[in-house]
Amino acid sequence: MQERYDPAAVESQARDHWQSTDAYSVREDSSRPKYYCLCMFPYPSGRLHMGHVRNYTIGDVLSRFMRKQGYNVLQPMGWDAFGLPAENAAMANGVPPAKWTYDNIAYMKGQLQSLGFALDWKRELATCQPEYYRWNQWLFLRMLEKGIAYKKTGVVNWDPIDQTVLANEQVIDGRGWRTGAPVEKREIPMYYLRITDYSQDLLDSLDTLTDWPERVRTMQANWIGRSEGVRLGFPYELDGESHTLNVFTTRADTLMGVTFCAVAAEHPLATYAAKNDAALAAFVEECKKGTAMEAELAVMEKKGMPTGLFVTHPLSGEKVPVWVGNYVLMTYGEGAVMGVPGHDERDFEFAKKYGLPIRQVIADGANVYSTEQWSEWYGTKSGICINSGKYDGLNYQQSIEAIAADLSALDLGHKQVQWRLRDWGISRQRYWGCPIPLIHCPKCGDVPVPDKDLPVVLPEGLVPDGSGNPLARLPAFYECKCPTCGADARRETDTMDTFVDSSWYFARFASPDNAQAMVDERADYWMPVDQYIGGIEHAILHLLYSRFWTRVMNDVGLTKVREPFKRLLTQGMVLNDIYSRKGDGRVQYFNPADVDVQVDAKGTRLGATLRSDGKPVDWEGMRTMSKSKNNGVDPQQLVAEYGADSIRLFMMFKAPPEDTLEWSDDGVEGAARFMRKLWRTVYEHVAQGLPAPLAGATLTAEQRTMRHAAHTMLAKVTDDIGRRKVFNTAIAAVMELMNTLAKFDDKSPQGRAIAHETLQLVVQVLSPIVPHATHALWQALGHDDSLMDRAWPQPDPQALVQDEIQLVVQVNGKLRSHIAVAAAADEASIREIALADANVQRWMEGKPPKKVIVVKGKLVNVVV
RNA sequence: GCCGGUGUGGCGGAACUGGUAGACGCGACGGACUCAAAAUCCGUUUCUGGCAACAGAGUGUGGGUUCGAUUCCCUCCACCGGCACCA
Repeated sequence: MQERYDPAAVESQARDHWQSTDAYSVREDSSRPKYYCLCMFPYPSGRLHMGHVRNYTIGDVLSRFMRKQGYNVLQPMGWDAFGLPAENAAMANGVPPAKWTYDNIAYMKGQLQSLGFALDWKRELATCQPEYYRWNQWLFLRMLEKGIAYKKTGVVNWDPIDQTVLANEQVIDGRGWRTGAPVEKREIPMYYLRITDYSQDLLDSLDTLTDWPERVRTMQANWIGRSEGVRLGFPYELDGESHTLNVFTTRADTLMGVTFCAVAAEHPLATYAAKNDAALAAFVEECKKGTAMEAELAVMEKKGMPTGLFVTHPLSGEKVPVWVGNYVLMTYGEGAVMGVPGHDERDFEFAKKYGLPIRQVIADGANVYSTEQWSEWYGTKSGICINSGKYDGLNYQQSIEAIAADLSALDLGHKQVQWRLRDWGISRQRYWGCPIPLIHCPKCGDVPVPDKDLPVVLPEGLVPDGSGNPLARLPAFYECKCPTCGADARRETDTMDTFVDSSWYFARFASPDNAQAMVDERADYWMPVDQYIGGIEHAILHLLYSRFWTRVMNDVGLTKVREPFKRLLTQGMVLNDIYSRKGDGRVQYFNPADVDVQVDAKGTRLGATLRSDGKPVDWEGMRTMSKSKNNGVDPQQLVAEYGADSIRLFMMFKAPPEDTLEWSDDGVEGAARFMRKLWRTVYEHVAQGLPAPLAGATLTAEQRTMRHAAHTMLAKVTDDIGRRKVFNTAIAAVMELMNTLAKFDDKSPQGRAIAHETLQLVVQVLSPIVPHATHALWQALGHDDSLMDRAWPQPDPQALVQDEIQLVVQVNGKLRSHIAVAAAADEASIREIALADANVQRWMEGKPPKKVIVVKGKLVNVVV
């Protein structure tokens, strides 16, 4: 064994060993329980960022841990390879997206390997490969056959100068990112998937996902957004014909408080009214031009204009004015709402602004407020109806029932379930994506590409220029014959949303080499994913789409599972400091590695200076690492400097996996320091020769304490990693034990045997986290088997036994004393010892105890 | 705006099921070794008062439940994630 810890040598040696023994390859094996551990696959952006390193370290630790628990562990890796950044890079450098993507994949694969992740590379896939995306196309055709896929118009961001569709990301303050032109909304035909057919199933099944974080389930439930209410109609006459304006409401109890109705700019009634009203037409146009983003819509100033049209209140017969409101969404419900300013905040704001009447129709118990006291009764939900004619006195539930019944009798309404979830639009007017397999024939209409002609291969050499989709300008791609009639036809040039690619890759990892089928029976062995790990930012879209896609695959008989991910861990983001300096009207950002921080005598941050010029820079707090803020850290540089193990140890120790992790160079240095200390401790131990195993002789109190500490650590680490999935406390327990061992200065044969046992336990429990160094240390401790495949150790029950325990004694809830009692002591004797304690007596001041609470193994509280 | 989350020493965090607040690490301070530096080792480190023993306060704010609250309930504040074409 080398005296000095040399991570580079140790790590390449361990990697060579695993590679030569093919340690990462995995096959189906019905004799062992399977464990499928999957990390969200990366977008090949160029280099791994620290978020990836954190994600994959968590997955690797769990994979290696479960392998040592006897599971047949699958941990694959692939590339989410289609997407916008490749097109942006192409525009910037003139390199085709395909080349850029494949080059990035090659580099990043090397990075992943240098970090020592136990990945089965034989299953590697990239979503931009025709062998992969042909199955997107194949299943899309099945969805068309089943009516799950369909065509309708949808709204997109349109850049009028570049004549191109923009992603939300490309819209900055309402303007195109390249042209600066105000972005418009435009309606174009698109393909949609009927995820809404699965609303109830997707919602109900959330209850079965008991190993998902509660917050993710709540977010998904809110996103699906089931609400029970009443759909009702306001009748009106237009050009001598009878119509109804339909709205949905969850507050039918407030129906008698309606003082207006508001419709979306896209609503037919708005279109009709705008025909003869230039001002209204201008307003409708303005609304239509505005953002398509919900977040921006929600904070916009509420604006409206009257249409001059009136509808009839279905129950009171009153005339109700119809307004156009910029806050009404055409995509939710009916594109129209009833306005009850007395009991809805948004309606109230609107009514105040435009002088519409406000009417109270719900009262809070006995309190009846005047209109002037609106703030006191406004928004009341638990109350009874007032000013509502025959419904007066009814509560929330009763009034809704009564009103729904009356509307039903008039054929003007009924109770209905409304969903917030919308169908999934998958058409993208972009080049670097999976082609949608359709052909547009002037005679036959939209004709699916026959299965035998799949895949529709994306030509790889094109370089997009930012104006429109290059596929639409490539006759070799879009010119084709109609598969039905043979006439000249045009191939669809839209590609699929990249969320399609990532909605089923987890199933493909089970049978990545199958050219005949999307998945095969190997998926039945591996699916579902037992542990899925990825960023919380994917809590809704990716996870919901994957759940939907898995259901469709199940419905067409491809797989047996309906839920793809059994257990979910959402890891937090990796943050780093941001330093900037303002000058010449420009903000300049400096990498934290180039900045010196000044602190006071206590270590409080005083300021920071740039190392190169010594002048001050401003600290802007911590954010995720990004190019624009120049606060990135290159994993490769760190691996070269400290070795992969120290980086892995730092990431797992710094914060619990679900929390954000604040990057710190000092923290990495600390992890490296621990690795050196561990190495040195083992070196100094084995340098004196390997001790004989622990014999059955009686141990001293110190020796018993040492063994107790070692086996308590083992039990804690096993629980922390296995059950709680937290690693920082597991590592802390190991560090604590190492501190205890450093003070355990016992060179007797027994003492050395206990030190040996302790070090073996430390090396074994650390092996999932720092696999390279522990691989070498295990050999140094006298073993010739591969630590990676060695079963996880079990604590010795004998070592865990204690004769005497320390209890805390409180008087009136305040800590006043400590007592030592026999581990087996009963409540009465504990009470007696506690009351006899001098400190306790002093604080009782001679008063008799009113109550004595004894919590076994923890504390005694004396109440006087 | 809506939905979800977070808030504990100088800093990251620990306290898992209502039971010793601050484990473990970083930083800082003091010391040892060294010609010196690095590395390493030892000690101190929530705040206030006190030489000390010790006492008091303390987990974003304000309130509540309890023998006992970082933990449960309500209020408010600040920050972070998502909002359907970034992935």
